[in-house]
Amino acid sequence: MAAESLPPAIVLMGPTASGKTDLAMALCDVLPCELISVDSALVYRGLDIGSAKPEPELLARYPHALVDICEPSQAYSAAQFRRDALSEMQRIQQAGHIPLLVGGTMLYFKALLEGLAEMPPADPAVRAEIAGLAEREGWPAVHAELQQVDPECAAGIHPNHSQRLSRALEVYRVSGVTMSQWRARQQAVSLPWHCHQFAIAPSERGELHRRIELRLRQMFEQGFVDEVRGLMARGDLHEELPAMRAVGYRQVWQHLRGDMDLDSAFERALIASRQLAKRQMTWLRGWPGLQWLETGACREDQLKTVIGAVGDAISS
RNA sequence: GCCCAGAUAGCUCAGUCGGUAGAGCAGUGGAUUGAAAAUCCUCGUGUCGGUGGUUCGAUUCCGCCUCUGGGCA
Repeated sequence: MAAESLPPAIVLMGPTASGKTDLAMALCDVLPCELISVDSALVYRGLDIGSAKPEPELLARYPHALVDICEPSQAYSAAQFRRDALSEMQRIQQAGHIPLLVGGTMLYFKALLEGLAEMPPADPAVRAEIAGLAEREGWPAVHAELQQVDPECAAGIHPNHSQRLSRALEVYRVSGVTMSQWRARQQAVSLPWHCHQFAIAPSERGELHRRIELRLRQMFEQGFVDEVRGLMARGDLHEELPAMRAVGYRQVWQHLRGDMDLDSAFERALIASRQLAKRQMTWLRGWPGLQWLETGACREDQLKTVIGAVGDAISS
């Protein structure tokens, strides 16, 4: 089936603080779209101010699928995202609307668009075992063990790369099948949508840095520290959880625990945000098939660009 | 005003028993298959505060000057 004959979907990616949510909501005013959030922090309930989640009034007016769907005490995942997003896309299409996927978690976009190999899910007990081995003997020892069972996979992972080593060894220990073998069985997927892909960012890095700082300052003024204090007081969260490792949450948590003063936490959170944006830009620079939009450019022109790409599919 | 301690990478500092210097952080580029706002890798020439002196050679030793801390008046 040729891509052109498939129903349209819009994909809008961008680094943090690039203005992608505002643009997505503006698109909803001019196209029959429904929003799906592609964001590994917005999925968590209770992460509001620091995750730059749109205000409740905005969420009511522009409903976002995949926001507030997971407790911060749980771990969400790329594979879960793919299942959830596909189901939302179908629902939206059946309603006669266009799915508009917007966010900054590039691994989620990649998992959705290209698929993931079938593999066993995370196993906390096995992860703990591997972490113990790493603590006793170091990550290179974990790498050496992976080398024994799955040399092909080990060759592609740096001996210090804790997370990817852990996952690769975990997959083998849980299933008895190596990650390389799982991946070899993976088949190419193509979604039953024609995804028009856009990226938005300022043309100058310095401008993005200024936007990031301004927004972080606003978060602190709006009570971000109290939000984290509340999360801490729940008692069921700890700093190793994915939700509490999110940019800003980690640093404020450390401040509340007494590790640093408030100014330092702000500074460290600012640095972490910039570094996040840099990594997001690295994904986007090499991303095939993107149409670029500029943060701060004329909103009318941005909308025209998107409508121009998607318009034919709508009118027919 | 006097005494002491500093002045080296964007920041915090190490160091050179005299042969023009290197860490951490920041920043940059990259990787990315159930944690991804995560995790990991790459990249370091800077009038070594200024100016005289000693020396084959001074960022290093000595003098003076400037500035910054701290102390004494």
